[in-house]
Amino acid sequence: METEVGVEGNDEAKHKECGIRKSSSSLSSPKQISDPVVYKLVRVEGDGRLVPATDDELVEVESLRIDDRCGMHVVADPGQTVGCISNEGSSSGMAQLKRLEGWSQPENKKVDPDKLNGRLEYIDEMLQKVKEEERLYIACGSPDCSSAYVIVDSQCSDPHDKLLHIDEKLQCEIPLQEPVPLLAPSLSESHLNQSGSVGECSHPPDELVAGGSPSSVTTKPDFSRLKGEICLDNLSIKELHETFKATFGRETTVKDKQWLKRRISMGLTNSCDVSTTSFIIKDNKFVKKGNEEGCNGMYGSFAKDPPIVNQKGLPTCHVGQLDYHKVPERRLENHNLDDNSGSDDHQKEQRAAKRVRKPTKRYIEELSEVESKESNERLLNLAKDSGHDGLISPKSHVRLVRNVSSGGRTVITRLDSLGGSGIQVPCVSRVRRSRPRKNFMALLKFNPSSMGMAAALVEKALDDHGFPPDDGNENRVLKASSTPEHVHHQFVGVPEKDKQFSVMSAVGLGNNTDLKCMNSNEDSDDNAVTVPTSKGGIRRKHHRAWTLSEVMKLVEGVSRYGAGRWSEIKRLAFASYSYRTSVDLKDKWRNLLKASFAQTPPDTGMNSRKNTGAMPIPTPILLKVRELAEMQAQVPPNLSSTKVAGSARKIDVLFTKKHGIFSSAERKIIGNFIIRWCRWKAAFDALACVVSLRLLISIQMGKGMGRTQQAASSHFKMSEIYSGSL
DNA sequence: CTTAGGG
DNA sequence: CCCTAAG
Repeated sequence: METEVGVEGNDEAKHKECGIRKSSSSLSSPKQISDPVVYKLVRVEGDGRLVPATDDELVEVESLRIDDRCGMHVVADPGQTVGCISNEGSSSGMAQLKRLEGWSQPENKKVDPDKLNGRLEYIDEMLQKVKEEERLYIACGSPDCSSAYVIVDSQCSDPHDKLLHIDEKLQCEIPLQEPVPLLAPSLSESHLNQSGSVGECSHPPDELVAGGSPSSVTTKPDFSRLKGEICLDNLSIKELHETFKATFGRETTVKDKQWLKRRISMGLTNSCDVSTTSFIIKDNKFVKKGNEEGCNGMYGSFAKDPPIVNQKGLPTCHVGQLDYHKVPERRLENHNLDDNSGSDDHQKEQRAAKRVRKPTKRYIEELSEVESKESNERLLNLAKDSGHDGLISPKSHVRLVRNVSSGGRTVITRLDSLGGSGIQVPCVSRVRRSRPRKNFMALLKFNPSSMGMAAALVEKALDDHGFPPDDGNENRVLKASSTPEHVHHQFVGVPEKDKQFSVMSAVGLGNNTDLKCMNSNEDSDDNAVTVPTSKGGIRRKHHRAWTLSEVMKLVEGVSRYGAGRWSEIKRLAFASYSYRTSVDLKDKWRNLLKASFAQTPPDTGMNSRKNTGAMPIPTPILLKVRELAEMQAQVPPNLSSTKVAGSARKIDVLFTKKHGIFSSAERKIIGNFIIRWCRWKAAFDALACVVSLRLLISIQMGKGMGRTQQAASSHFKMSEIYSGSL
């Protein structure tokens, strides 16, 4: 039989419609080969007309059937793998065409090399165009056009215009003309059929043959063997695997024949639910096997499956036009249930096939981050309108499904149409990430506009009367407020941005280090600056600059109660600073220690640098800190060591040849001295030890003391020596 | 809970 | 400032 790919076709009328000049097949080589594929080379005239590209209009190719065994797969899933088609098709297509050159030359001896080269160039160009077209199709999201039209387009001067033109044609053509070889799935089916070597299937409609896709060009579509039926039933597991791969572009390990058939069917019908394990393509329509009703038959068969509902609205025969996104979630869910009998692998495959994946934690968080504001507002609305059936703005595309409080976190799951799957995407509402806000009223102080009038008044009264601003402050305010809920709502309603803003201004104001001012600002723990943590998370930093008076209080507290008694100092000296925890005091003291010991050279480096940011700590205070620290023997170990090391280094420098202050002769003397001194010191230490031990022994033995012993006893309390406390 | 210490 | 181990 003869299969022509390209513009040659049996259905002349159709090709005329497509604006393709029909060329006579009589120009085929007289030498009829068993299975020739005839290429007709055309070029595009300025007016878009197609004319023979070369004098020798066609090239015959024999036995391109190799490709059957080469495993050229045509991928059916239009949205996903058209690019794949073009790649495979084109590259190996070129290979084919080049082989074709070598092959055809002996056949067409008259062809001169130049012409042949030119032709090949043209083919190359054509293939490029095909690629381009396919990209276009992908971009346009119109996978419902057949490759046949693609290749036709590729021969047009302006691909895009032509594309549209043909698309239009296609649309009006479909209802008029039953045999439309335009369904991408059908084409791929053909390939599937051939690669699956299902020769048993019935005869292909001629119209199908007319279609030439880039892949057809290269894979030698053996349409003759396509009988117009897709008989997945007849395929072996291996073949089904092949088919699966061709359909979805990936491998599968599933051994379940039923499942494979179902998956393939679904893939070929654009992920529609196909419960049939066998269907046929009859007159280029999907028809359930044994059903001659055409499209209706197919849809009818689908309709037998309870979950399927929306097929009837689709343009008949336009299987490829099924819109993923319009597919009701219900159906997909149901499908899931249907196939639950399968293995884990099945589920995996299913999920992948639907291209739906459970969102990652990070995705959820980021999504929530973006929508948190929105969600909070919506939540508020929900709460407010809870009596009115929770009216949600119709604009809202997210449907809150439930709202669970788990571990202090508000977890909202929303129904998101993620790939139309109806998967519930948890939406973490980040109400508060760090420790619970101790006093949200403080916030209101910085945001008078959002503070209830009553609260404001109470606040002012409290301030004016000099109430000690202690921990109970906010409670009083709340109690005094006649409408606490109202206040609360207003607080929650403050958008995060505003909060931040007010906080910022508050920080600016609070920089004035007056203690009274601090007191009035106290309890605002919302000097919140988010800082990235090493783990990539974000935490809120409750930073509050230490004021001088606080530092002084701390120093005083340490001197009075001792370092380490932080809770005591907190309780007694910082009773009015609710925002300073004992840990804060401890941390601050640690910093003070560091500063005090680091400040050996005053007025340099450290100090000036400190001026830029926080308030510089006056030297007297630092001296006091140092004094206290030395008194309490708390020299920061790391600091002391580094300090000693630094000093040693400085001293070393004095002895160096280059920067030192000694001549080489002096250095020699010094060196000798140091060596001797060290020896001497060691000797002295040993002697002292001996003397001490001697003394101890004589005392212990109650013997009379010599002169050394007497001298020693005048310096030491014998009881102490004896008791070992020295 | 408090303290100490690392980060 | 945050976190956590240890008492």
